[in-house]
Amino acid sequence: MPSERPRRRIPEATVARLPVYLRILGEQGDEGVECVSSDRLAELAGVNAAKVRKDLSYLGSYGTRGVGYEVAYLVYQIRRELGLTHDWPVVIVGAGNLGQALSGYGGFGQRGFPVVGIVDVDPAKVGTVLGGVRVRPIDELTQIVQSKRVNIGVITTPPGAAQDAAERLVKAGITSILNFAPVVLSVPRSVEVRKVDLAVELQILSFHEQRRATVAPGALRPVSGAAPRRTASA
Amino acid sequence: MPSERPRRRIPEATVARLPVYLRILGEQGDEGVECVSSDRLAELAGVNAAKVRKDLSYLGSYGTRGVGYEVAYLVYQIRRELGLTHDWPVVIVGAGNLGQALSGYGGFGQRGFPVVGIVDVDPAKVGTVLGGVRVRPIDELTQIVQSKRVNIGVITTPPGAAQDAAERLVKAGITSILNFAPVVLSVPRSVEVRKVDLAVELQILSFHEQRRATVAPGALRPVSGAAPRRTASA
DNA sequence: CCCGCTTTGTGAACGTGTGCACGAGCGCGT
DNA sequence: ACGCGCTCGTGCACACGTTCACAAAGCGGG
Repeated sequence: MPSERPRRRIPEATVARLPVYLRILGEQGDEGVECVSSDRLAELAGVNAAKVRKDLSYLGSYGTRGVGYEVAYLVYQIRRELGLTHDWPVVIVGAGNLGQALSGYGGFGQRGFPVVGIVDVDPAKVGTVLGGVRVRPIDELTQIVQSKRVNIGVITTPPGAAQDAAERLVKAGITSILNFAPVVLSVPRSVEVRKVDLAVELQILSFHEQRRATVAPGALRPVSGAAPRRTASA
Repeated sequence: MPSERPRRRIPEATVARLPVYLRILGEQGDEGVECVSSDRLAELAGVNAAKVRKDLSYLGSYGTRGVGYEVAYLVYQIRRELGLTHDWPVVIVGAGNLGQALSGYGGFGQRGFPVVGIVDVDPAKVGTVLGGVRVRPIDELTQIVQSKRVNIGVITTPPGAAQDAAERLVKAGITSILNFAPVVLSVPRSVEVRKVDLAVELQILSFHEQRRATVAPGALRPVSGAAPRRTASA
């Protein structure tokens, strides 16, 4: 029995890829595949095979040389490493467009992150039901967080309200925040913040589009027929 | 007149931060601030001051020693570098929860990315109006892309439909894709893809939560009072 | 006009991440 | 039982990104 503990610190870059491997392995498992090689997994994940092996080696030596990785076992190990052996309930602050969409999107709960509460400052929004959860006033945030043992908060407020939302979440006892507002949050060092900024993503795409235009001055898109060769990509 | 051209290749990490600087500079400008130092900008952006200076130095020498950076001029330079001197119209494929939220979210158009079209395969969704744009059948995608000169497509379909959506976008002439579906897209090398995967973000937070729990076995959260000291963070 | 204060711009050191290439180990067929 | 082919695990070199530390350069005051 390999009760080997992952001594090594896992690099952030690897942590960010493990969820991708996990999803793919889950799909393979559903299709009845019992074993995958690093080459196959790399192809499906759109990355280098050596990277896959190195990433997985941080979890321990769970592959079999000459054969590959047993899907079910690997899924179990990755889930354990990511802390997905139990659900992580989340609260959403901000019942605007995005907050509504996220709570309505069932994929959240399916992947182990059930939305157990949505709060908003706007009394007009309180009481409406989104994806099976009733919107509640923001004063009840602390009560929700503590009664449901919530560690993760999601901010989907307008920019101006985001810092206040973060402070309320922290005060309520939250230790991780996923921030959709285009604002740099100021929180205690002990709280982990990740941000998702759609405008930033689009501006990065814009940069590459613009560069393409200036480097190759073939101004007008060729609007050529179908896609030529294709490659796996992020 | 410093008609200096940015000879140097700009690192990806820098490109990803420029939009943040740009937003902050815009806010400062609105508040009447005319000049900022790298220290101040770093504080507002939650990064290291040296990083700010190095990032900005890739654009050219646009600061004044002993003084700082002129806000308006720097805004102009960053916008130019990011290709934001004109609007980039976008099309959205998938009028589900998220697609609706994105088109309803006005901040898109405000930041130079007007949504000029939404398409869906579901006839039931076609015809409804979201954020001022009518949902149209997916067959009209190519026509929209070409008549409106669209370069950027956004995929907000369910996972199973994402690859098809990508292929249709590519065929229509799109060269950049922002993908919200939890799927690795296969596209020609010439097409730039960025992905935003909410489940991945949550799983990364989960990893750190779990690690926290195993390293410091103080199991129960102290639920201490207010936030102690705070630091700028991402 | 010169001096000292401030802040930029950047070389150099360090740390993190990537990819190659190859040894080590496993299974299978004979 | 043995060798052969396959795939994992990893040392190493390289590229990328971050941070430090300091010289160069502008501004203001006397």
